[in-house]
Amino acid sequence: MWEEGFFMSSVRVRFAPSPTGYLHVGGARTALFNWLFARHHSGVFVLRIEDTDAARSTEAATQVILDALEYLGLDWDEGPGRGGDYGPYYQSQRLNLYKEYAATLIERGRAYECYCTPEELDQRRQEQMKQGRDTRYDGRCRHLSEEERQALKAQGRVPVIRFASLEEGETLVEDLVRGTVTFDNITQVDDFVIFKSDGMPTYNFAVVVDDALMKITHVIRGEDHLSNTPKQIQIYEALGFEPPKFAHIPMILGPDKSLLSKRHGATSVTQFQDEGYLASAMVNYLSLLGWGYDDSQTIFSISELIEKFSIGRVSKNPAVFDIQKLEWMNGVYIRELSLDELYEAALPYWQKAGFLPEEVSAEVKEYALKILKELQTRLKLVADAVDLAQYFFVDDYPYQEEIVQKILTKPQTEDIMNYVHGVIKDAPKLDEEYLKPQFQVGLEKFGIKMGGLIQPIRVALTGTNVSPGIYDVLELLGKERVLARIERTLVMLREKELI
RNA sequence: GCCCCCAUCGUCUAGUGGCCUAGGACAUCGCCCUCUCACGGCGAAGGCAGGGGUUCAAAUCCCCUUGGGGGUACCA
Repeated sequence: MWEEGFFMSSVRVRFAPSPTGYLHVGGARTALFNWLFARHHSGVFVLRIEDTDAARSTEAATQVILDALEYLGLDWDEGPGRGGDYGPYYQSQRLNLYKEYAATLIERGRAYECYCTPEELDQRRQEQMKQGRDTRYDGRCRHLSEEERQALKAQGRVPVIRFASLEEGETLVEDLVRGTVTFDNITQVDDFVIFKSDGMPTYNFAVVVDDALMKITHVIRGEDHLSNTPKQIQIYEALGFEPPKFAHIPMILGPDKSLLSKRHGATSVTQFQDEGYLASAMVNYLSLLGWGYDDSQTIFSISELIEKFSIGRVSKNPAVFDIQKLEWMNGVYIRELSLDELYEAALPYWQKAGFLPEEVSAEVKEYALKILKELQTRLKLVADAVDLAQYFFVDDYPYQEEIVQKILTKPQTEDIMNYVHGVIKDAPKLDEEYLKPQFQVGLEKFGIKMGGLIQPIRVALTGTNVSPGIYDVLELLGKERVLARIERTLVMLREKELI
């Protein structure tokens, strides 16, 4: 019915965030869908900043959003820092345009000044609600005479400008994901405000002027905008613009099915970035929120996403944000990284933790790479590399109390430690090939299984009972540190009178 | 209050009238691998919200109910 192929190469979409200081994952998902749609159709992806709320909008707040988009790899073709033929791309710099089109509307009798105060409006609204009617502006300022206007103005009232909406019929929204949605003009589209008394345009008006002037062909946005769409369509028509195609994508919910918000935990892209989520995983996960390809694939590369994405496959129902699945997916992408890539990702975390210096020598990097090789299958977040690798970098690693109690308090502990200490001391090299047979000799001597020997050693060397394979740990640590750690552990155990 | 949207395993989804005794993924549970934890492999449990129609045949189409979400601003 709606063949996307028809719009090949002429597609223009946009993402229009307001600079709130952070990019919500819902916004990121909207940006992603727009971006994928543009790239799929070899179209143009426009970034427009909706900063009409001067109080909230700062340059820094805008930069955070640009940074988040760059982290995700969602590059824009027109917009801040990139220019384009349809600028400016900041709404705050387009005020004259909005005024111009509002004036046009007034000339055509499709907009008028309204002197009702917010208090009066609110009171009437309450009354309507009480009576079980639709809440809408009653149109009382629509046909004011010049004298009446002057009289109202004389009272000190500052007018807003309202749109003179259609007073009959229906407005149809042809939505690419929902089909035709019908709104009754009389009850659903009232004479809404297009210019506030502070001289700024409202969202519903500015968005139409901008999208029309920027030649946007497809408006892909959250479902929360569906109800406002008939208002916007009426403005398009009153201004003589052809409305774009609309696609309202489902909302993103928290585990309790309410709109995903800060109280559900991390919702800002920057936060996920800081916690060590890979952009590839974020993008892949976000792509699956409200979109699916077939009955089996969940892992998609960026190029596959671009190739396979289509609005027709966007689902209609809201999606719950599942952090566990995101974590799993991040692990998948971490495992796909080359060791060098993983190193680049982990380096800042290790530097911040004080494990590595600003300048890393080739030798130390070699060591770090070996550690990463062992850690790779164990990481969910890159940030996990700090906790999981601590004992590889510091010698005064902490001992986990309960683990020590559980594993190092057996009667043979001291003998086992001494035995291993001896083996290590005499070992020509610390690899499995040499050590395993030596350990096996000990097993017979103590009448235990391999785990009975390895676990105490693991706790002694790492302070925990979780680590990569023991021979890898031994080899990485090297003879000197291994011996010192066994001695250190023995001292600790004696001090605490555990042996 | 009024209007709009939505409804398949706990979660994301495949399914567009017969291919469905409903498929996959995450999570959960069990087994295998094994020196711990991961990774990996195998397997299990788990769903068409309810009720009416239409049809030879419905998860798929229609209606109602229920549930969830959104909108209803001089926010965006």
